[in-house]
Amino acid sequence: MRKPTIQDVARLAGVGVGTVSRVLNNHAAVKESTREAVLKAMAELDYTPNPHARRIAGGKSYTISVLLPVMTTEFYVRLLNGLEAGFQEARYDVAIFPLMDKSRLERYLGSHTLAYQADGLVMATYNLTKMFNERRLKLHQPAVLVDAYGEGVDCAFMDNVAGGHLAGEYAARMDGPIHAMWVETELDQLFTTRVFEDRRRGFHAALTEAGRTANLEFTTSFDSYAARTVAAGLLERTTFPCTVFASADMIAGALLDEVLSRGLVPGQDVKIIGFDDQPWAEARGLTTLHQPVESMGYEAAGLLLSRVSGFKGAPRARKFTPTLVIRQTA
Amino acid sequence: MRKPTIQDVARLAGVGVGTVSRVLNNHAAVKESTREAVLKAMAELDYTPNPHARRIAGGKSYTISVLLPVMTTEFYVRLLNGLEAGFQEARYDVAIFPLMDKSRLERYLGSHTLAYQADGLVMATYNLTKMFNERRLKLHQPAVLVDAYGEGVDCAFMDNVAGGHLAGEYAARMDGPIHAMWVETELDQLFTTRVFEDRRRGFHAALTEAGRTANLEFTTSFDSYAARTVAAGLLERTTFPCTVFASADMIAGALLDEVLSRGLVPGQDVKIIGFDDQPWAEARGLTTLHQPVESMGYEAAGLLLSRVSGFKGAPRARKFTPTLVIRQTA
DNA sequence: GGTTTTTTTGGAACCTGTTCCACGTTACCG
DNA sequence: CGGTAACGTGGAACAGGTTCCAAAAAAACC
Repeated sequence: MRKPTIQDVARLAGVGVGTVSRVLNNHAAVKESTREAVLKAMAELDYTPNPHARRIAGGKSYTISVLLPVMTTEFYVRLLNGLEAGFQEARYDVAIFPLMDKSRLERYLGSHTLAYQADGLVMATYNLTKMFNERRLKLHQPAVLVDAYGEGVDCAFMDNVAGGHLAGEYAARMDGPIHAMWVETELDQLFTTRVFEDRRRGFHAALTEAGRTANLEFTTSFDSYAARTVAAGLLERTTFPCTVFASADMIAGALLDEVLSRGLVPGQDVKIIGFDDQPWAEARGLTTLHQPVESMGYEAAGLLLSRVSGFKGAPRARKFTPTLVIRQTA
Repeated sequence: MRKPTIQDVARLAGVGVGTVSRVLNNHAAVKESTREAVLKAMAELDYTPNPHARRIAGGKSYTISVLLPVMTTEFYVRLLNGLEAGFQEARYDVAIFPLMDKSRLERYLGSHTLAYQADGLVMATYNLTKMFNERRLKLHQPAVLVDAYGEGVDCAFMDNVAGGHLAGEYAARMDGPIHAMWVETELDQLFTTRVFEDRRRGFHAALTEAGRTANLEFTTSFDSYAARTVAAGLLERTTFPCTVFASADMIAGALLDEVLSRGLVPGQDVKIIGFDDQPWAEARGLTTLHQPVESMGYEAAGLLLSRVSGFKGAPRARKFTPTLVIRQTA
């Protein structure tokens, strides 16, 4: 049995194919009663439109490429969910292109066949527009940066400075020394991200404004095992009570483990502030900064879609601010 | 100026559209002279076929979904290169679906709209066929496993047991104690991979066959920082000369760093055998096991393509064996 | 050279949506 | 109640390939 087509739907609903198409695309004016009849026919036939036919008839690919750094983080899952939600609403497909290293990027830039023929381009975390400029490759489709900032291009990003600042303000009100654990991003030199640098800047600024300074500061790689070792070192050297800003929840989690294993009381002996609000943060009572990641992705999708449909205005930058979620650890 | 179409090519080459299509698809009999004329016309017009038109006319999506665990490893870059090479030859597009965690998998399984409508499915590293069975979801397209083994489905995988065995054989011939550094894979419980377990099995088997046993065995997380700490512990406890099988090059690299920083001589005081043959392994003189990853990907693509075009035979399993590359460290 | 067979080729029909024009309806006006 | 504007709708034309059949060209055979 063949997949039902728009013709079948039209016949069953007793309307023309044009009308069915209009219903599919929420186009202009379709009388409510016919609209319903069409939808009913669709449901009855279990009709789903053929995306390829649409692409050829419309002369567009209705596809957006997403250049995504490969990292197994909650952050990217949420980001992708936000992006996909936005694009799906507009009936756009998302083609994910994982950027695993420089060679993958070269491949992307070189291939004129792949995702390259999308109607728009999302670049996550890394601002690769300079790459395009350097190689004198014109981006022949609109682009948007998400989780990154760049001049002359639409972008939606998290205000990590503000997030760090919130952490600093809160920490400054606590008794005892204030410490921090930072993350060393040992990424490819091509790929540099200022996320942690920004969090640090905001944090320090807030402390300074409050007339305080950070006591101990440690740096760890982005790995729970390594973080735990570093956390142990910190706990050896501090006095209690103390407050620690762990600049990512993963780090905060490792610190929390270490605190508990030493019989110390989190939120009392050691106050911990994380960053990210991972799904497990609530269960563990971690005070942390929640980032509206899905909203950021969704907004980025909106920005790009407006360009795709012809918007010509000046580049827009949308800033998203984390919020401090206070739980038991601080 | 419009993109050239197959019509334009046909006109310029002085042939019919059917002939151009036949040339595009390497179809049956086209006289060599006309073939060349058509190719020349294509080059002249800088013609590239519209993939969407093809999909709709052919009634197939000419797309393969690749379910890929998200890890920033050379291994996956190479695997993807192999897969893409195979599929591109057959003019199939590759849609990558990153499996970042369980929720992403759920999303994939749930969405009947996404990559789900591909002509075939590649599952890398994880055998998810059971997931499909459990949920009584029929896979309505052919599937192939790559870097994993499963009953009743085509697969292409690396023989990690054989690789470990090669390392063991070689180590057994060395003087002094034999040590090993294993990797703890702290993955989601859903995602279990037997790679390191297999390497260990093969290694132990070879030692036993040679009448030897492993002396010290350490486990580390998959992180260079952590590995370096563990390596230091190992070097504290061993006598020299010794031989260490580091079951991944990243671990071997950390060990090598530690060996050098202690003024020991690699390949003399400490013999090191890695696994993976990362791009930097040659420059650092690391003896290691080279895996034909690209070939594995390419072969997987071939297996799947044969199914897509109707092959009905019994499931095929293709095993790829690593080779020992002897350099200066052992 | 004529006939049969095989190879090669042209092109109409088709795949499934979108778009747009022209026509039919309805609503509102004086 | 006729006229006009606004609304809603049908359907032909079209997008750019593939496929298949009939016909042309070439090769093989007697």
